[in-house]
Amino acid sequence: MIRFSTRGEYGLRMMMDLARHYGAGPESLTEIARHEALPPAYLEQLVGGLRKAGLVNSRHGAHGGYELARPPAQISVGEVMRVLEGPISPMVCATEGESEILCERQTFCSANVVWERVRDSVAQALDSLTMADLIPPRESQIIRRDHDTINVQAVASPATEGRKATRV
Amino acid sequence: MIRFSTRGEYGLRMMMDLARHYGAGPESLTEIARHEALPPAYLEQLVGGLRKAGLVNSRHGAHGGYELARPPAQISVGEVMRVLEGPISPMVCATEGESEILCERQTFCSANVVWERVRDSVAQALDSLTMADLIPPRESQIIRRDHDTINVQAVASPATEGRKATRV
DNA sequence: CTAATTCCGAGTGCGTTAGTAGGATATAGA
DNA sequence: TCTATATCCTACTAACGCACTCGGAATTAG
Repeated sequence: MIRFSTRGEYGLRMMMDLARHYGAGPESLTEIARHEALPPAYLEQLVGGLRKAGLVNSRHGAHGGYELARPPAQISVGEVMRVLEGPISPMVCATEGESEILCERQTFCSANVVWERVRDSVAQALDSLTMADLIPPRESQIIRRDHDTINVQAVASPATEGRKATRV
Repeated sequence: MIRFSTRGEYGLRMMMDLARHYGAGPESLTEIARHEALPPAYLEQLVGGLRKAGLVNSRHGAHGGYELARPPAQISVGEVMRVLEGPISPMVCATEGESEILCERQTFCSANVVWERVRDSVAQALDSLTMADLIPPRESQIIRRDHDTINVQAVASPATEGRKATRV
């Protein structure tokens, strides 16, 4: 129940790839698609929306490609997901940003509080993460411990907990 | 994005109707459907699952119908929604109760923490509400204020906030 | 006996999802 | 200038899931 579509998944993974590549010039769709093993033509569709939303910049022609418009720490996951999947809306009558009454029962329908709660907690979950939280910090890729090389994901997870407030 | 289907909506509204009727004997599907303005034949499908899950009891034949198997305060919204819509799973690779690896990227895919966060916060939102929180308390229906009769929904909303801890 | 019910499985139309296909435009490097 | 590599844009489509409906069997109160 209550599942994201592949738009959100693929799109977020694409953004993560761009975040890892941030600062190193534009990255082409072909590269991204190969890194993430995703259909390039489909990603093209998704990246169009991200560009229009001002989350990525593009460069035409040979050696062109895409790059994040802002540093990873200044792009929240919520922002990305809203562009890819639209407003958070566990039920039509509880859509983010919509004030219109769509159902004549809405005013007295107590089920509404359920959808609103879910909506707000999903929003909270997504808005409290930035792209930077999702990618392994640069340093960690060369850090070693006494017994073994640290694997990237082991470092990344705690980082998502101990993050500071976003100031976008 | 991330929307519940009508199964969840209709099913929950049906349960709410049963909760309001709790203690007054079985209620037939025809009645429920009329109260909530929902297609009876579709509700039939949904109530089947709720019965198998032990959330409602049924009585065959004339003057038969359905009733909650437990008092409203002892049925959480999460329990109801999981029966109607399946396990909470914003993404296949982050399904409640599933430990199986479905994607070879799962172990190192940092997008996973996003889906898990969303999953857990949805679960929290649903599990912290009981059916009793969704229906206006009995007393309120006869309470009057100095200027006017209190309407039921006005009483119901604050009640959902000031609830005590569930002990299921 | 009859009317009102639950119970069960199969079937169906429609909208959304997850893509593909094709072509126009822009740019770096030879 | 030419070519290869890109973005950009719109249209198309196959498959799937959702939201139901339908028909009929079994059960029970009056």
